Amino acid sequence: MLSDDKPFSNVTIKDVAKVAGVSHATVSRVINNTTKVADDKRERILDAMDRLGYVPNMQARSLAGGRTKVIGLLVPDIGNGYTGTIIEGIDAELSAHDYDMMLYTTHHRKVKEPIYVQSLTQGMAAGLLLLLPVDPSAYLEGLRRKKFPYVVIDHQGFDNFSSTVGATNRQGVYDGITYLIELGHRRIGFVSGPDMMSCSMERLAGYRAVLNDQGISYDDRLIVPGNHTQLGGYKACVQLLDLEKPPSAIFAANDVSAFGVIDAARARGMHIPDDISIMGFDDIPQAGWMTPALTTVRQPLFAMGRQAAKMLFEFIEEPKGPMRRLQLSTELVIRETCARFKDI
Amino acid sequence: MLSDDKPFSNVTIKDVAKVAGVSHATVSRVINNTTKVADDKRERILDAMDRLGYVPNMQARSLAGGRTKVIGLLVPDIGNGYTGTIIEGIDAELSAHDYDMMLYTTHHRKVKEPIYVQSLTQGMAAGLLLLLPVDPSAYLEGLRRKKFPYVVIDHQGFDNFSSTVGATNRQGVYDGITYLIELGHRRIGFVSGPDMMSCSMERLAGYRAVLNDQGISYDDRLIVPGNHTQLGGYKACVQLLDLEKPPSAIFAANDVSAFGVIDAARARGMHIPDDISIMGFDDIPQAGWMTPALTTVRQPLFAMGRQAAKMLFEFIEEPKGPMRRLQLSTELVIRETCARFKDI
DNA sequence: CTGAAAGCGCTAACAT
DNA sequence: ATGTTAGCGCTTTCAG
Repeated sequence: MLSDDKPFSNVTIKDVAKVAGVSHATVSRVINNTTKVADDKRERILDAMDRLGYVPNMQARSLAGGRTKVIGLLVPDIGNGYTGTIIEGIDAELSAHDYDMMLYTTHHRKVKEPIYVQSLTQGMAAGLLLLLPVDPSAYLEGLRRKKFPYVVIDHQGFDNFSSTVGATNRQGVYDGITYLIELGHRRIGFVSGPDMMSCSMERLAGYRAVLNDQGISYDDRLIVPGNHTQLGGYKACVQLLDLEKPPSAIFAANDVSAFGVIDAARARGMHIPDDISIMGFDDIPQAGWMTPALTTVRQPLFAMGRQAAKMLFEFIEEPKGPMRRLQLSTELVIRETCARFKDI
Repeated sequence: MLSDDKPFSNVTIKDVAKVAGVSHATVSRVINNTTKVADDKRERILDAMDRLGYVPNMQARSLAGGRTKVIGLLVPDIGNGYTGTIIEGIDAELSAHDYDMMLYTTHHRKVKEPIYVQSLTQGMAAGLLLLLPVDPSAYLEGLRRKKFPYVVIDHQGFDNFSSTVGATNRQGVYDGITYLIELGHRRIGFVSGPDMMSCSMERLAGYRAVLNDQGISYDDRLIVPGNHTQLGGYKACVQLLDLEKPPSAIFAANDVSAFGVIDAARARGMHIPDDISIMGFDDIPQAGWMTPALTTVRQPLFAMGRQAAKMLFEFIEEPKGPMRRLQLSTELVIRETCARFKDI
């Protein structure tokens, strides 16, 4: 079963010790800088490490209870601009601290989450970054008891004890819909995100709030689920367009589903934005490059990743630090997919 | 799973052994399925693992010489669509095999490469995927001696002993330039990539070959370095446009630098593609979304990632398997940035 | 088949 | 200040 080719003569702390003529514990001391070591010995050790090309064994170190300089990152998927941009932000901060990243993709399978978290917290990682966790309540409790540093990104709803980084979802939608109303739209469709995601709820709340504040009658047939996917957006749009009184504008809870909405509208032969206005949420890179460019509510993805990592480092330094919740501001990015309402 | 067990009390193999009334070695046996174990014991062990919520400790396992189900991935950076798309492909294959990914970003610092590789090969990873390594010759030799499974992505030039996955760089450029020539262009600028990257060399070779084959005179002032960056592309374009006889079309060695070329041309008040034709290479997601959409040579990024992972798994299964070099076909994607040459 | 015992490379007491 | 000694959790002989 086990590879017969396994035995590689990796340089260990003991090899270094032998060459430097000291005990391996002393080598460990200079590596970790834990105790004073005589200058000449330190010198010899450093030299030996260099000559031998010593690279510490992460697993052994972590097993023995040392620091790892690795943070675990749990994401639902990758490749869509959303996750990618956040990872970029995280990576920027991590490399500034000389940390590395262990990436786990759950592919939205919720059963994987607790297992990965458990695995990561067994020593591999010094801290955890959870992006859009599906059902974190189960293991978060355990993390807190362990005082294991973690920060949740873009998911705020499940408890009041976790440090989180997110965006002003409610206000973002509020601003976006306000703009649509200013353009003269009154029947505005809303393609919602997954129910169990707190950001979905917040965005929907923003939609309701602004209609209410503006005294526009609320019609729940105008709210259809889109599940944050392109296909979901497509189907949602079809459903909306099939209404006896279809909306003149559609707000999609994220950019990806907005793309689906656009596809569906076009499939009906509609022209955007002349026949229908469409707005997204996120401002993933694609949003700006497509034609017509997507008007959307910008979520500062890179900054969110970076801030989350920054916050995590604070916890790693000071595990008993106070819980923090950071809400970064969204911003309406007006591009080309929304136009003034014109009655036909 | 019962909730009366305290979560996160780091259940070990010994705890399981105790509960099941066997030795921890036997537990290890059923975990790894390495020897026959009496059915009743196996039953009790499985049950205990489940009840206690046992999750194997990766570090310990790897230290002790076991399999890890992790592959290491070394990338120069992330966030640009190029790396992201390849990672996506890798991830797709990995999760099909139930493997996880340890991601290292070198941020183009070449000194990091050998250290990361060394670290990963010390047991953490079962195999290595190297994306665009800068200077792999040093450590590749060691990997091969250890028979450590690895696959290099998009870098073929450094030796003849490594398994690689790449694209038909030379042919891709050949096709692209041929198209430009068909459009009537005769003076075609070439914004090259980093000298030390083999794909740069291949792409440049394609450029030279087609000019030669078509009997078009070769002018080396038309070749300027762009370094695969947007800024590099910008500067290169400025340089090209400042020529006494500037080109009527510019081929950029990758899409990102093509973006810079476009920026620079526009800064000169030029209109694309009316005043100048521009072509890129890669077809990263942005290329299709921008306006005008970029005509480019498509490199099957997702497939490259996926195939590389697939190939890596073959090596993990069969470490002495033959070296393989896979060249995936590029494809000219005609969009909107190239037009027929018109003399003014 | 299965238990006992020996490490993997490292950190952290515990003695000096 | 530094060597000695225990493990961390696991895999893998080696005896039964």
